[in-house]
Amino acid sequence: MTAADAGTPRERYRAQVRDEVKLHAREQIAAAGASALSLNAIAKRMGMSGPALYRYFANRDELITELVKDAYRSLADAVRDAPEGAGVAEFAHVLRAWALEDRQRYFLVYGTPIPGYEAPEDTTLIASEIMAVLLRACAAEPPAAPGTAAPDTTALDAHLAGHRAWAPDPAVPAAALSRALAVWTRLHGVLSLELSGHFVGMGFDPAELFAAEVRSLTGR
Amino acid sequence: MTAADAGTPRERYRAQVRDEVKLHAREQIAAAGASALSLNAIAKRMGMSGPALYRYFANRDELITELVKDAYRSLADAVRDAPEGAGVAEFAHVLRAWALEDRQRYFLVYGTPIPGYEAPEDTTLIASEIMAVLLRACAAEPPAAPGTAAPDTTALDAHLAGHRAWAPDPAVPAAALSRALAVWTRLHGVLSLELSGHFVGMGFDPAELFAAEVRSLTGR
DNA sequence: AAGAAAAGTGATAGCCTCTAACTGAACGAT
DNA sequence: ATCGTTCAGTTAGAGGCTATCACTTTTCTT
Repeated sequence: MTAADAGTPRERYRAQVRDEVKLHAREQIAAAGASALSLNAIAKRMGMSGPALYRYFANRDELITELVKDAYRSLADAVRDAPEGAGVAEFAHVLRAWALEDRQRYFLVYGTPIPGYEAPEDTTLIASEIMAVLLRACAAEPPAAPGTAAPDTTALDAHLAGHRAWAPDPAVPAAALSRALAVWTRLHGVLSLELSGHFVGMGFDPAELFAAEVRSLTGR
Repeated sequence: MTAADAGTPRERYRAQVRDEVKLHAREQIAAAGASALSLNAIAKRMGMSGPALYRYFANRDELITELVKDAYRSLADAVRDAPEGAGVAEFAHVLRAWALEDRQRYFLVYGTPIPGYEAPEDTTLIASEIMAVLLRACAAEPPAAPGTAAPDTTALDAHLAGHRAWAPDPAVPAAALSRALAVWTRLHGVLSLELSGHFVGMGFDPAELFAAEVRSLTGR
């Protein structure tokens, strides 16, 4: 489960320690945010001295990057493991469940970026994997419900038709692209504000708002 | 402009220094994010020793809180200064312009929160001021364009009708509430992902996506 | 001009990241 | 079985940070 079973005993031990470090890191991040993560504190909690951890992670940034990658991976797994042929509604449900399970993990992926920090290739690859799942869900579903009219995305569709570096597969129609972007941005909009606590004093149930947004995206 | 003109000379001097500190703080945040803000570095850049700044700000958190409050205030001013009777489209335009002007300022308001940090009363007051402007824009505008059908929000409206602690004015119809929430969350969804750089490798123009979202919100 | 209030200082405690030099244990090859 | 290498872990320490304290200097008030 924790990827600590491969090769020589030394490698296994190494992987085990790395996993334990990440475990404590996740706890620390959940408690006080990513900016409060301290290698020193983790080392002490593991019963070893600070510099020892530098055998396992080159620096603090590498540990955080690792956690970001894990978070991405975890989200990609979650949306990919949805039942075959699942649609936008299922995607939304899985996303929300994943986000609520650990809000700091969500922010690791979609939170405020640090200026100058460039996401490594790996994470952008996983990101496009997530996007691929969403695109598949959008393409497989009726582009709009019969009764209700879909929002007019023809102008956007035209633009996307010529700027689809992120979805080069010509089998995916342009309408699916704009739909995927709408799903992504709208769900993120509601989720992000909910997880940030911006709805706290307002009195309504964020789940209702999310559900309404999903309905509007799936054409009721 | 910088609120450094009131009362005794001492108070003026004090306000001036505080403003200068905040100026450097904003620069530092823009360069490396809020988590990299250092009172020490600011002091040195101002030609004084570290502890001197503690005469002006109780601690680092108070400085950041002040910057957050300023950011909120600035956004509230921006949306309030829109021409009288401005609608959702103007609101969206002002919001995007404000966000692009200084992305870190946007994240100060809508970015990843620090667990345990509670926004002071002031900021929530300003937040509701912003919301009031948005509500006014939503209420003043035709609830939906004639041709296109609006998304079905009746279920959400029913919920909001009973949970509108954030908009107790009965003159504002429930439909305006759900519309305001949609505007807020959807614009934030697009803007936040754009500012975070999540669209970077994708090849399309975020402005087009934003414009499409605004069209969909204003019923074309 | 004398006294009070406030601004600024250096010293210091206690965190942190990260490097460097060193010790000790496990491992592979002879 | 032993030797030499490799790797985990240690302490020491440089340099950064927040924040407090005691102290000096400046400035305002009376």
